[in-house]
Amino acid sequence: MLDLAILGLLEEQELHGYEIRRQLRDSLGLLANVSFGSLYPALARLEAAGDVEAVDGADEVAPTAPPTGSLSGERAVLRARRHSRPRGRRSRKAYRITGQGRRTFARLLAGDGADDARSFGLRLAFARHLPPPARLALLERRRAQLVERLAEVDGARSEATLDVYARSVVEHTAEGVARDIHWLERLIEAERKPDGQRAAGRAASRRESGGRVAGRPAMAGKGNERN
Amino acid sequence: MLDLAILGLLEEQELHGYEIRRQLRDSLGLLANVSFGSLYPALARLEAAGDVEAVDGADEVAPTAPPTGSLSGERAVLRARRHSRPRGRRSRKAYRITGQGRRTFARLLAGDGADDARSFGLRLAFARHLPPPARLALLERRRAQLVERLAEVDGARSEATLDVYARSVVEHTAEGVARDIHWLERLIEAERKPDGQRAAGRAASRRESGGRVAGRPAMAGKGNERN
DNA sequence: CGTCGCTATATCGGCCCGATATGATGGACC
DNA sequence: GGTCCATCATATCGGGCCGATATAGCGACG
Repeated sequence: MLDLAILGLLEEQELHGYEIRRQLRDSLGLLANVSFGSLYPALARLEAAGDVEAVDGADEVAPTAPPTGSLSGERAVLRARRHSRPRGRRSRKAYRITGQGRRTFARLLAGDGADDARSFGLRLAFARHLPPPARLALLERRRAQLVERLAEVDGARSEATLDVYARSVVEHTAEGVARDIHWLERLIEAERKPDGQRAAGRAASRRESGGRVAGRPAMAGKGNERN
Repeated sequence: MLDLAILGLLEEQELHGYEIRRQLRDSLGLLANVSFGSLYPALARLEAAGDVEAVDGADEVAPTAPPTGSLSGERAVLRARRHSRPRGRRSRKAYRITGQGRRTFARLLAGDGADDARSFGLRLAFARHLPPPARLALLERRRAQLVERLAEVDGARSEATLDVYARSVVEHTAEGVARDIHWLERLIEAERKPDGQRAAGRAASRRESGGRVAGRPAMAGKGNERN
């Protein structure tokens, strides 16, 4: 699971461990808050397997530092002259993905394996690396799994005798799954109609203020699935 | 995390491992789908710690494992038990919670520790074993955690450049957290108004008659171990 | 008569996490 | 100017959970 995230980030640039964690936390947010206790072993694992290789580049550009060109820049230059290591706190180990690593990434991304919420979220977050049919398959596979699990629970839910608290937890969880299914179905529908912007589209998706999520008026509360 | 679930179920009746898993899956549903690979080690752990004890027999007061000292003797006992229970199955090992186990359960339930979604759901599902102030504290603690995490993410979300898929995942996850917060606030409100007030402190659990677990029915006074 | 399916317990390897240690650097405080 | 703290950065360790697998008893199906 971590392997997928790491390789996905390294697909675009070489990074060191600390920065991988930062990007995962900042951009993927709540989905992937990875701990160092799993990150560094995962990197060592991937390196041993030949999916990534360490590059001793202390000179790669810091990805989140926009060139403001002001005092900090000059100070950085001075520090570089003195210590011959720009922005380097401690010795960093940057990693680069290998050819084999790219194949591993593709395999993990399309993997048929069981996906929990985390794994699926990660796969979908990297879905731009998938060919469109595989994207659709990923979405529909996940939807089928959720539908099945929800059906199982709905069967048992009617006969169980639970107190207020347990019932609230169960209901809330089930509603969450139903909401996930709804979300997946919207994604599937959007995926089926070719919209013009896709493939490389990082420039196309920038200005998308028409917002599907932020200010949605009312969510068609048709299904009152409380039994 | 599993310890809480196991002790919570054993608070009401003695059960064997397979049945614990069944009840967890059927009643708690999507929240707690526990695997055997963690359940049986957890039971062994709890037994070694003295929080539960094994009762052999599962429906009668069969003397617990007479230490004859010879393996053949114990095998004979097993064979005899098999003959007395001709209905299918394999030899089962039922567990009963101990007094120390009840204290452990109370400690885990009110535990200040960090709670992820699973742990919190489990705690809330057993919230009837908590005194009302602790219930409220549990809800508000969780709510505060979610609010904080959502705020962190909302800050980083505005500046990140993500493609359509990653953005959709992040938005959906954030909405899920917002929905959880909403749910918690409804629960907090419901908890604050005393309304019917059917269960101030003691009569919260109604169990059907015939429970042999109630060996000592005279639970006079407040059995609430304060944390 | 084999084998499938269900109940039931148990172990193993692997992954992930939280806690902790270590080390280097720079800014804040006084 | 020295001390303390925060941040960046890598790494290890113990422990918990999971999926896969092994074992075992028994009823039912064909």
